[in-house]
Amino acid sequence: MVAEGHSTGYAIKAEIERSTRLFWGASVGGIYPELRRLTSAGLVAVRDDPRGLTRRHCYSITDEGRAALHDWLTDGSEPLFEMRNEALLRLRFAAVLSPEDRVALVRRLHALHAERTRLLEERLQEDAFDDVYDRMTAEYALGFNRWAADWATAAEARVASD
Amino acid sequence: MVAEGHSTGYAIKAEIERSTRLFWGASVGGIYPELRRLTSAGLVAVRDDPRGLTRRHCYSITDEGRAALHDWLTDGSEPLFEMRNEALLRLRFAAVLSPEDRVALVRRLHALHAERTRLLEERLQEDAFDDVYDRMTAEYALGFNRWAADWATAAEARVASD
DNA sequence: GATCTCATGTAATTAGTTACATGATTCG
DNA sequence: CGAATCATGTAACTAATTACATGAGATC
Repeated sequence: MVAEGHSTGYAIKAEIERSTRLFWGASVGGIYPELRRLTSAGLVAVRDDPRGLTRRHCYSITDEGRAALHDWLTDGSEPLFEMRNEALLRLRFAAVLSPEDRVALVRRLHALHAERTRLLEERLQEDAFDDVYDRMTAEYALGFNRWAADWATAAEARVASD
Repeated sequence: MVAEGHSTGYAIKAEIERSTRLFWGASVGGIYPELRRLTSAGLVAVRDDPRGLTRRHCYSITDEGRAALHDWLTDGSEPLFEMRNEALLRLRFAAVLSPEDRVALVRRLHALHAERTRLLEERLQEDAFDDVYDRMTAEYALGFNRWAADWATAAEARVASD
């Protein structure tokens, strides 16, 4: 993100919320220490760039940093994939519930993905998306949430007929 | 899982790998301390049940534990949903890559989901699935991985035509 | 007799969140 | 002048993984 021109910790946090949150989140408490780690590793450079009396660290990528970014993007290692889906975990144990409670469980799963679908549709219509890959990953997120909402609709019918 | 009759830490770990890993994982290092926490909270009970000289703790759920399970399954709180998808995060930054490297990125995303699809198809054909909801969540995982593999196939064509 | 599975645990480490704390600038 | 936004940071905590360590029972 520094390579793209998001030059402050604050800006990076905002960009994560706007762009990658649904498939890779991070919180402020981790970003500032990480920028300092990257600095001491020589992958980014800092410059003090206060706005009036407000201190402000302006980060930019170094040649080494660009090389490291490229290495990460092209290395052959298995990319990490993890999902933590509490609604589905609950469904896994739904056998102990009454039919009504089971349906409620699936409805909540549906509501979650329907809401995210709505938000993403909005964003994809509004935004200009100067970056093709930013748009593409947003479309992935939309596609996934649509699929999951549909799955929940079908599951509701199955769960109700018990 | 204790409520279902998985009575040792070892058995619980095996059941997680078999059943919930793709949407909720856990590792041994966390399971044994958690069982002790649940015991001291009165939600499960332990009994020593050695096999020969091998010590063995046999856990069973208590009435309190059953009540807590029911509360968790029916409470109105927003269920946690988190995804950590490194392949997609890489794609998000694919603008700095050559067309060939971009295609390679999408192919790896495809390979990941295609492999998981294969594994799940196998499991769903073999297994008897005495629990309806265990099967249902496995079908969710299969459906998602199929969808993601298809998405990657479509994305590959888009990325290649640059 | 070797290897695999069953079985339990700890220690060290890593990752990450949440809450707190501060304060200037900008805009209406 | 008040509220929202920009901006940085720390401390405490929670969660979780990985690696290490051990050893018996079962199977081939």
